[in-house]
Amino acid sequence: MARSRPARTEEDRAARRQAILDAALDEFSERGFAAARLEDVAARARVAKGTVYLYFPSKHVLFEELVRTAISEPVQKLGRRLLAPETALSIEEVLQAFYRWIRSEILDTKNRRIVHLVLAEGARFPEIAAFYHREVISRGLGLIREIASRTAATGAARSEELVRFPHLAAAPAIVALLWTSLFDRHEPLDTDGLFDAYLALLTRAMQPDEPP
Amino acid sequence: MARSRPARTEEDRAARRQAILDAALDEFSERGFAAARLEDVAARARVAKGTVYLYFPSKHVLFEELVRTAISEPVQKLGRRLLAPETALSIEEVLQAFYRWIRSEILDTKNRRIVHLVLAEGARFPEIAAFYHREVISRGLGLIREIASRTAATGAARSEELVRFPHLAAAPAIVALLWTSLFDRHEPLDTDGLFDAYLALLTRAMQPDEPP
Amino acid sequence: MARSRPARTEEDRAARRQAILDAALDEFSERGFAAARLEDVAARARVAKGTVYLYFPSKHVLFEELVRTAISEPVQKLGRRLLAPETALSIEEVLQAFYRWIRSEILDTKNRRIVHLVLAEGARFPEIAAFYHREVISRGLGLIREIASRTAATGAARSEELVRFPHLAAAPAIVALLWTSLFDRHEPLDTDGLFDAYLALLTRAMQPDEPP
Amino acid sequence: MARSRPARTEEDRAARRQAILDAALDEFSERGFAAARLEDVAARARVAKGTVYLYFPSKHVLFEELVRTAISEPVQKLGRRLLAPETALSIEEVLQAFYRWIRSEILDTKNRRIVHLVLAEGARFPEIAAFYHREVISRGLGLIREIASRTAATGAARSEELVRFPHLAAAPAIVALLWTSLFDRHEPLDTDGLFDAYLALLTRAMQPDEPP
DNA sequence: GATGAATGAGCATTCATTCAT
DNA sequence: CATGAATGAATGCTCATTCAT
Repeated sequence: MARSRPARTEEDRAARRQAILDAALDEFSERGFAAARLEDVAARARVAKGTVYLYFPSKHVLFEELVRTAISEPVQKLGRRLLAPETALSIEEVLQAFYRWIRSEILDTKNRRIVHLVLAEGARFPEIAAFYHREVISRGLGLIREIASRTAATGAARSEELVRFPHLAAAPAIVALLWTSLFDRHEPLDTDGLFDAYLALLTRAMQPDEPP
Repeated sequence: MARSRPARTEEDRAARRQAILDAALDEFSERGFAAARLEDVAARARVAKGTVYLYFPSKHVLFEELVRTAISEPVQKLGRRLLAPETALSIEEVLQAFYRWIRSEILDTKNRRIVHLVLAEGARFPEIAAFYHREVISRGLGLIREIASRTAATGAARSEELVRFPHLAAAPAIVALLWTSLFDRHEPLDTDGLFDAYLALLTRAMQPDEPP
Repeated sequence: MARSRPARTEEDRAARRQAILDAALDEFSERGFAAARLEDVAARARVAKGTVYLYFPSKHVLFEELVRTAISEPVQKLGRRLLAPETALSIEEVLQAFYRWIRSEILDTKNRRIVHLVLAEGARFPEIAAFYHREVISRGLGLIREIASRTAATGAARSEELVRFPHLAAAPAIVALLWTSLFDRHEPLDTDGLFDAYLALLTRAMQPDEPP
Repeated sequence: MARSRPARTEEDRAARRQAILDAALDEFSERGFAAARLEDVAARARVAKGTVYLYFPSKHVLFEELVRTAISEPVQKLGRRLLAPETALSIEEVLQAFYRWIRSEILDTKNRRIVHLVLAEGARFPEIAAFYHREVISRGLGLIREIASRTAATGAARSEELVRFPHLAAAPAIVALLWTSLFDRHEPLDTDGLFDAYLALLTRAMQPDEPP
């Protein structure tokens, strides 16, 4: 096989590193961590097996880096968008934006497979689970809780359950993600419909008590 | 090592088979399918490696039998309970019973790990996914939809979203299950509180429109 | 499975022993010694795996007994027939009888597979090879040599080569046997034609020099 | 263990491949296909177990390659020698050359063990048997038949039996080969004497009828 | 840096042999 | 005696990792 051009610049190295991460995502999500073969990762990234070890010290670390780096950026973007001080969105609007973001940044991208990997393998990768809890979950739930809290304070909506369990806002997203991976071939799921229906339920549920 | 007493009767065989399945559940859920070692399964079941093969022809089949048999029975029990004709439960009562069942039959038992295995490995075991969709998911969603449908018909509650997406009833259960496996050590989840909060939301959301 | 009737009489035991030997021949000649499974031998003999060990102490010994016992009897019969003092056969007649015997007692019976087993596995079973050399080969070659010798002495035929190399009389039989096992499906061999042709050659070759 | 120098060039690879084939021949002919251990092959070739799999995808294929490649070349050489148009050899001379070739290229080399492997295991390797029939046997018999045919046509010798059954020319070679493997330790065989005796017989048998 | 040949620990599976029933 | 469940050593094959080129 042709020998790849040595990656002399920082940019070259970053590009090659990314190629390996991309390939790794494909292989890990197709086969799972244990069954994925580093040789296949290398082949998919168009590098030699040994080259992978120039960028990642082990299969384990490669996996960790993969799930660690892929999600951080989208989550930060979301935070900036939803918490921007100038935006005075209602909680329904926030949730709608949240589901739209889930759809466009997670479900419809390779990030869906990253999240699925975390759900599937996280229990065996304590650092991954910790990282996800800290960087993604905590942060995401915090966002929801923050909005729900503000809303409840103004009396604009009965969002007290979401304050205590912001997880509930994420629940349909989890369902959509898992369904897509597991059952879509047997019974396709209308993800948007699901989100809309859930939003409709929440909206009615959060209706403030009518004034006398 | 001491030789196990030969399992001559049908009962003995069933017991040993079950011991192997139990051990397999432990190993598979601790390590995942690919990384689990049949030798460890055997050791945990207190039999020799070769004995496992007297009961299951391969690791693959052992895994499939494991997830296939463990869940069927509880699901059927649930169906009988919820659809018993004499019971005229409101949808809120049904959901409450459902969450209680989830709690006692899934979350608090080894079945939790079985379901997690399905979520984690199902994508690589098409037959498992198909089986689960057919025997567990379809059936479960059918139950919910049936109740929601009856309820909507009587006008007793606005359950039309649950008719279209009974998945939503299961969503918090999925969240609770995954959370338990992944993040409980970092931030314990009050599962009952979660279910209660969700029920409260649903109850308000399904409030029928007040008559004029 | 039904438990076989215990073999109480000597006859019973002999019959069961023979059933196992028959089954062993089938399995060993289909798969070779190493690849043959004792479990299959037992199944074919309609006994349990453990029963085989009541009759033969190991797979090795079973194989040795098999090839040891099967051939002895036919060879002794042949000897009695060919060397019967009253028969004053010419060497051509003896050879013809020999090939007929080869045909009917070896090539057309299960003995063919025994001999093939010896040819194939003998090198790894020194005792088998020794036994065969002593009981079958030596004896057979001795017979031929004896006849050839007598014949040469009378001047009835130029059989001196067969005296020194009685192996040559057996050569076409070996060829026929191997061909049947290996190449018959690709190009069937007319065994009788082969023997006849060889006999014709030998007959002409042994023609005594014409008297002046 | 010392790591073998990586075989980067085509030549290096061919050499290592050959080392493995040589080791495989040793192991297979000592133990038979089923009982030979790939680990021993590797050790004998001074490589690690895994290395064997870089050159041959399975034990089966290793065996097939072994018997496939070893014989072809000598057979082709023989064909070129015997059928060279300029050589106008008598059939006796051809047979003599043939036996000399058998001796120097088969019986006295590792090829003897290859042929014995084919005779022993061929029945379980249909492709091997087919290959041998096609490339070696058919071709060899064709050569003999061709010469015998030419000879018969000129009336120079009565070789009609060899035309119909060229197998007969090969018979003593088969006998010599098997004897060497099985019985030589008990009763050494004078292979050259055997061939000479056979040639003497054939020569007399093929004597053309004396003209009146 | 990049390569990919070499390594050998690791694991699923088989099967001769044992022995409790 | 007969059985066949149980055993565990043995072996083909894989693949993460190393390192000579």
